[in-house]
Amino acid sequence: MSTGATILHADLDAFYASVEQRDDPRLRGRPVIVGGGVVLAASYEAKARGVRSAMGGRQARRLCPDAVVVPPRMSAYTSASRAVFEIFRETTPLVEGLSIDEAFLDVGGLRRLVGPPTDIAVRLRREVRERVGLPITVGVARTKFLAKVASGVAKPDGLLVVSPAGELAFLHPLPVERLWGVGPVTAAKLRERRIRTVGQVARLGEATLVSLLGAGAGRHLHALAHNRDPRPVQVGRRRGSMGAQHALGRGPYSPADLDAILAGLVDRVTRRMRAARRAGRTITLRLRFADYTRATRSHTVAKATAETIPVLGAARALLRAALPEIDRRGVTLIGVSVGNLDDSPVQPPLPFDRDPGADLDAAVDAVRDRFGSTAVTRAVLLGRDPGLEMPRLPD
DNA sequence: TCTGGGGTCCTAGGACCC
DNA sequence: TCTGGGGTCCTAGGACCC
Repeated sequence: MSTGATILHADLDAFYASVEQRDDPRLRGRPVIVGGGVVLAASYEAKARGVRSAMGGRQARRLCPDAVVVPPRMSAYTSASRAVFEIFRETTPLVEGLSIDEAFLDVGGLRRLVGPPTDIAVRLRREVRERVGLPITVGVARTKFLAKVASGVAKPDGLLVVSPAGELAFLHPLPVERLWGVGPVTAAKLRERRIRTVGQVARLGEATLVSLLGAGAGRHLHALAHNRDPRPVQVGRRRGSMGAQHALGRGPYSPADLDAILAGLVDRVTRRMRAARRAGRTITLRLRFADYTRATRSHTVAKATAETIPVLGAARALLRAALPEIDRRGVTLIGVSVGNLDDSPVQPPLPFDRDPGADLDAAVDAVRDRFGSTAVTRAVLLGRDPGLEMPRLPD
């Protein structure tokens, strides 16, 4: 039995930064940081100097003063991602996308037709390099989990095959932080017990792990440490929620400011929902306070919708209820998401001109025409454009 | 190190139903 | 006077991922 299901985890390296280096030869070989206020992506030259994604821009520049900082070009990343996923789907129909830059591919059934997984992985990396011009790392293993760990170890621009016979020998010496699903909190709990490697986790016993981490996380981690991961590659998974959020600078913000920001966020989310032909029932207001603690408030409506006005109505009621707390604690982020998205594969299109949110859409377009796409966010969100009629907070 | 924007999954209590 | 068991949905919080 040499052909178990065999899984590739393909992961583009420093994706946004690599696209920038591809498109501007002057950036090649140099440390590149994408994003300004916060690092969205860092090239490996920048990572070598300690720059990490999600790091504050000031700190990143201190660590790496000669880095080239470029603003993100989302449309370039989206089209690069499409091109790479096309190569994935040419390789096998069994593709499960995880994010804009990574996916699982089940190539277990291709052995007799195309060749062994290692050959497929080599060819895939070459295709992506030649046709899209980007470096990609591939991990190959019998399970999703192991393939993902393998690509993490092999980065950047690498290929690592974990043979079925060598799985535990590969897994057990690794530090626990390498495990998919072990973050800072779990790692700290384990470190308290002097547990640093996957092998040490495997010797713990499920009951101990459950008492340490809770039932779900404990059982999950126990299974992974023993290399049990039966999850199949799933094609055509759909998002369960869509959201938008906006970090706020120093306040104070009046209720009307917050309401205008909320309206802008709702508009953004519902536009994307309509474009994707999705509708949802649960509206969630996301808040971050001045002390960086977070809270959510949600409300579920009876009928799924992607229209601006009903979603805004629900979001606004949640905001109104939260105003006293915002007043006490200060607010540094507002977000809106719509969950419980319809699972029906065909969502009837919502004609734009019959959309009750059309007036708001038109207002946003008008401001965009006048201010350009970067200014539009602040102008619309803050309702500072005198010609724009922003909805008012009821009561 | 003063921390963006987009998501996923899990837990737990309470309401409600049979 | 004491007091079932199972299931689903909703809300809120938290850990984690890229």
